[in-house]
Amino acid sequence: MKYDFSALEKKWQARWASEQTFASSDDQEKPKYYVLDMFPYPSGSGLHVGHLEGYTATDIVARYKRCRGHNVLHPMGWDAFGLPAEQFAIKTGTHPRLTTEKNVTSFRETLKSMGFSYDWSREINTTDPNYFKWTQWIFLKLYEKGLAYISEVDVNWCEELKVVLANEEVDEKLADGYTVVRRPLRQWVLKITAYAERLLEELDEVDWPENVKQMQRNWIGRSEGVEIDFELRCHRTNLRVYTTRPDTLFGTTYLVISPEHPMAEKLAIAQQLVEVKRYIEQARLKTELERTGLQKDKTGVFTGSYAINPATGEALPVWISDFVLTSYGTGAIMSVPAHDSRDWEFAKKFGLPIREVIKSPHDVEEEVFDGKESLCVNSSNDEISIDGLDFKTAFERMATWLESKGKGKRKVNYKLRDWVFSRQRYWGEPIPIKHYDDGSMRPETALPLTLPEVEAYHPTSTGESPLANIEEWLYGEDEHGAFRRETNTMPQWAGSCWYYLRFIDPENSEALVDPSREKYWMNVDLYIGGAEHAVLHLLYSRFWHKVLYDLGVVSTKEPFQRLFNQGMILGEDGEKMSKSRGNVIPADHVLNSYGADAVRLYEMFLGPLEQVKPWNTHGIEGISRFLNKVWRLVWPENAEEPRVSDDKPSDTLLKRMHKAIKKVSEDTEQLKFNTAISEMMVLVNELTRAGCYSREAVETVLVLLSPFAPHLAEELWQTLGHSESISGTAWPEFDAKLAADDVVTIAVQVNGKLRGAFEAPAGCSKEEMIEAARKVESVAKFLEGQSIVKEIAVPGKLVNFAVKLQ
RNA sequence: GCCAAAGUGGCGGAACUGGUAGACGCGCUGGACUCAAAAUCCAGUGGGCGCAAGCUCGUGUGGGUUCGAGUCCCACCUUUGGUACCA
Repeated sequence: MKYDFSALEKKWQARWASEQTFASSDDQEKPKYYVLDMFPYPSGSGLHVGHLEGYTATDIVARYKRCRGHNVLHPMGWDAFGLPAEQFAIKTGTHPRLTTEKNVTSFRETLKSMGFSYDWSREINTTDPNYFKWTQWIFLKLYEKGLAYISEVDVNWCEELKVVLANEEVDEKLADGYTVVRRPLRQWVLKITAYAERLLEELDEVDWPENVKQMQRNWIGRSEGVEIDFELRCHRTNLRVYTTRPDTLFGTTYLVISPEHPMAEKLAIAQQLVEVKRYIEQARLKTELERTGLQKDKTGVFTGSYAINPATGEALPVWISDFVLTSYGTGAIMSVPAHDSRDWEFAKKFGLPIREVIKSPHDVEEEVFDGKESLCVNSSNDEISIDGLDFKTAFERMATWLESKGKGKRKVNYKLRDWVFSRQRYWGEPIPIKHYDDGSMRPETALPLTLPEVEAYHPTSTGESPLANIEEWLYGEDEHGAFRRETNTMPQWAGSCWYYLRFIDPENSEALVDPSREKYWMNVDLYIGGAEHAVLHLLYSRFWHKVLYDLGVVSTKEPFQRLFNQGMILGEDGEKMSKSRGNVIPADHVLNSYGADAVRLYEMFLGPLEQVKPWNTHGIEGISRFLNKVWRLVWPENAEEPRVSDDKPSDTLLKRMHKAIKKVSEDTEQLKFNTAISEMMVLVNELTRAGCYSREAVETVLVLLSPFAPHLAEELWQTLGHSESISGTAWPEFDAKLAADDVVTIAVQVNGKLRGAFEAPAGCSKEEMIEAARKVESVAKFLEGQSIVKEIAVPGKLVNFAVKLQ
């Protein structure tokens, strides 16, 4: 019998589907394991081999855990709202629902043909009203808690697309040739900043890659500083600045406020007013990119006003510059040019004084010194001196002094901003809010609030979504009076913020998730996906989860216990796969040529899961050969009947087998699939070479292999007479005694250079090793006539003689 | 600029807490089988010197610690990812 992968795959995929082999039970007696993929956006271009990497990894873990006796939850669904389907609708008039359905069908087929053991009965789709009913429900909870509010926000407005772009989308759109401008717009905003501290602190509780945690920490950007009030000359109000370096207050030589600062125009004295107005206007016209991007050259304008340095009593000029951000701190800063590179540049450009207050290794007129590991100088007045103090002490001393004088207050700031949550699009979850004629707002309680059918998908020219054109949908009346519906929809992130909860209880019409099921399944034990979601998706998701935790909907503080980022698979040219480069390896193509088992195995054999690595189509042939070898363990070349013997494997092979069980188990737990596969190859090579057809050995191979190459394993398992699926078989245990070597090779070095080796029993003592090592012929000649200074023996490893050269 | 990770044969990559560098696979070379090919099997495969035994060099570069360094420390170079005036 020949190994016919395509027939096998069809057969077993059909069997798994009809027998519901991988349906998770809600039997709460068994230990659970929840293993989740970042669910995909079903795009029109289909899946390529890169997409399958993470899915293969989770599937191996899911199958492995089932063999280990766990009740496994391994679901799949679709993050199906989103711009591409909407753009296609605008161009062609095709309803995004149809595009989405078509793409979902194609994605599902590809995933099924990979033999992934998803519980398809739990499939969800974020565009399904039964799903987004609960997305809307969560939004209303946020609204009730005051975590969703309306605000006029300066947004990135794309002229051509008539939509607001996220900051992270701007570059991409500009690269595509669109125009993006800043424009204030009425937006729904979620108060994620209220959770900044918890989002930061509770990172310590999860088992995530350190770099992802670090990225989130940077994104949240907590800083400790002081808000200091500077008295203004000729004005009754104070100017409040935020600084993390109160220790440099004595070195402050001027202040800068942002162009949008409420005091900006008021501070301009008559002679400066025209210039100030012009500067503010110019800043307004610049896009975010122009202001924060590569434009390093500092610009600014003097207001003509002065403020008093509370430490020195000096009058400091107040400037306006767009390098100061309105949305961070107080929108105003104290400039210490000697010890801040931006202030230094600005001071140099506009001829402002530079004063050293931190002992610097060089002249601060020539170069800025922004180190913290030096001591304060020139920093004293009648009341306080911080001269000679280090950063931490000086910080505390100044902060306390300022607070006691009522001139300042310690303050923690975050870079994290509130989350602009509305989009002017059709293809998203409608925001379930009604606006009444009297200006009040009320939630729509009849959920789901579904999308109406529309004729055209273009946004309105005013920037409202196409929903604003559908009068029947838009206007209504209830006991509170006539209302107009909110026309904004939610961003694509919304649906993916909580989908992992719905998999637990996808059909529930009474609740988002049943509490007892939630308690059993949460949290997600292993979450695998691309590193591109390290910040946004994972941060938004954690935010919603914490809100749900406060509401008592979920029982865990964090949603994802263990996170793992798979590395990208590059094209054969070593470049990122992309249509424009023409180096995309479509999944269906390799599936047809080599079969699901070979693709699965090869994806994992390529290298460590977390690493970026190029695809090489030739390499997969080695995997095909391996699978054929496994096949021939049961079906020798040209055999009509399978061959299997009930003899015990030889001692050598038995040892090999137990070593393999150990290595494959340990590597699988640690997601080191490449070395697990290599170990299986070693075992199969030895069995083949020895002509071993022992049932014990072959069945062990099949169970070890079953998470990786499930179709082949199932088929041969059946050939060997089993009627039950191999997926329910218990994972083999290794015998520690057999997995250990009883004869080891000891290397012998002289002065660290390898000179020979000998065989020794495993428990051999150091003295015996040294004795034996001396006698090794190739070693003896190097010891001849030399004086041995030191003898080192590492049990089971090596002996090293340190000799003095004569 | 800053933060993080990584540099090992022709290629993808192995190497436990410092202990025989190159497992496994691709590719390549030679051989067996065959009319021939495919498939399969066997042997070899880091560089240099040597008929050979063997010697010697070798894990980005330069130093260091150690009996012993791919692994630890210092400096540098390169690549990738993240971030970008956050005071």
